[in-house]
Amino acid sequence: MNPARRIRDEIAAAIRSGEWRPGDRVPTEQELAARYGCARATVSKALGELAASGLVERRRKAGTFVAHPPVHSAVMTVPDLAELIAARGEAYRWDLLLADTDDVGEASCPGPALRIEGVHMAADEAFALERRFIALDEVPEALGADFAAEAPGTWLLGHIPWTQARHVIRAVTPTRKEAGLLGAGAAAACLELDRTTWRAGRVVTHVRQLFRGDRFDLVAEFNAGP
Amino acid sequence: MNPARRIRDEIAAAIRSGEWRPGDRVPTEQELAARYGCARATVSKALGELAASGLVERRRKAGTFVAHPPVHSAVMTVPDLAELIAARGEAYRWDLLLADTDDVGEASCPGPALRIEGVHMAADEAFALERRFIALDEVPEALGADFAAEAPGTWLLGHIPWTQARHVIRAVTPTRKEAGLLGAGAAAACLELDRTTWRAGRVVTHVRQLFRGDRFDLVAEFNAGP
DNA sequence: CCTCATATTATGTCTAGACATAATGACGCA
DNA sequence: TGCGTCATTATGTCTAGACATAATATGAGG
Repeated sequence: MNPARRIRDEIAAAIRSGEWRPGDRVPTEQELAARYGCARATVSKALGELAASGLVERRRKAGTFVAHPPVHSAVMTVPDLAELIAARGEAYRWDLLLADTDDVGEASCPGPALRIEGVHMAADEAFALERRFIALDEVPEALGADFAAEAPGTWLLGHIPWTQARHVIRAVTPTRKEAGLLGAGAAAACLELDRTTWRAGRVVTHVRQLFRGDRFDLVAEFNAGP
Repeated sequence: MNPARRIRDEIAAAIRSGEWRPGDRVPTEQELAARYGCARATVSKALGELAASGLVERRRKAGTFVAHPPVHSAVMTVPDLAELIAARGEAYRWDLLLADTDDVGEASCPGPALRIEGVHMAADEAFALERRFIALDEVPEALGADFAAEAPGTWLLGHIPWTQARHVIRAVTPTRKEAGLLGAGAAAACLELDRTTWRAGRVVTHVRQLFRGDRFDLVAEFNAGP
């Protein structure tokens, strides 16, 4: 086993097991180098990785300490709906309801935009409603895309490189129209997912998705360390 | 500026701006070392950090490539309710409804457990319902804690070191009893947050929190890179 | 044309040493 | 006692070189 990996994993295990508690002092690089019989740079790399993953905190002169866990954070994965539905073994379909560039005055997506509305279908039943704005200044190719054939999210995935995003999740009661589109049992509670996507500080797209509460839930996980 | 940091930041900027697209080849360590006038180890460290943050992908012999963005992932922060309510400028209070160790047969939290139910209050109105199980094998000190004075989540934060967690978020319609506890406007839609927490592979606690949909939403952000 | 062995190559890891930097604690002075 | 200064110390960063490793590309043989 690599010395660096071994040091990293042994310290991570000691922290995760609770043996070393938040605030505890980690031995100095010199001590660890002597203990493991390797160069200080190797220890430094191992501790650097632990620090990058948030498990320890390093302060010059003071030393290295077991970090205090983040209050509560977790990595949420928002799956591509086509994949999610396919993974359930149901047939996926995207039904376009509306696509225009007129009258699109959306605060969350300034400038000329394309508005698209449609329904994600699973096994011929509505799974989610979607209303999306695409900034035409950022993605002019969107005008040439066929959003009747392909859901705009799927299309964008292949056309937009690295972006930043902000998701807001809330529970809402659907309007009568929304309830009608989502199907009979939808009157109850729906999960609303609002996602705004930026590239280089400018909004690329904004999407609001509405899910039937009884058919969809989001999962987020937190696993500390490397 | 540090050479390593500079290389890292310049490459990250090129990727985030879209100049270098997913799949593009990044120059070899040797080329970058020559270009920046530094040792290969320095370039290697910079690229290693970019790889750790997911922005590039490295393959032996093949080289380094701009990574394909994750389908959709984001870091969700679940704030401590006491802090969240205080940040809104409202008075926070925890009302304990029930705490017992009998009849606690919860699949998500096997073994002897402590069951706690209560309400998080903001400005004398119900903000969230909470039902929690604490595994007594893992946290025996919980028996000695005063959960009338302090919310169990807050107490646990100070007593449990590093853990893993899994959150499930869904929209639900509250039962009549729940709607009554949450207040008048609650009949509509509620956000349910189910969190299971492990340490060293064993469940430490399981909590279900129910929020009024019109009063609470979750935020998750994704920012690629270092 | 296909398959398998081999050479090449880019990353992965490590060393020993050097100098930089920042924070701490001790010391001396008022 | 209080305060400023300075030496100490642990981390931060870098270098030049070495060897390991794995995956690709190449070429030989079938």
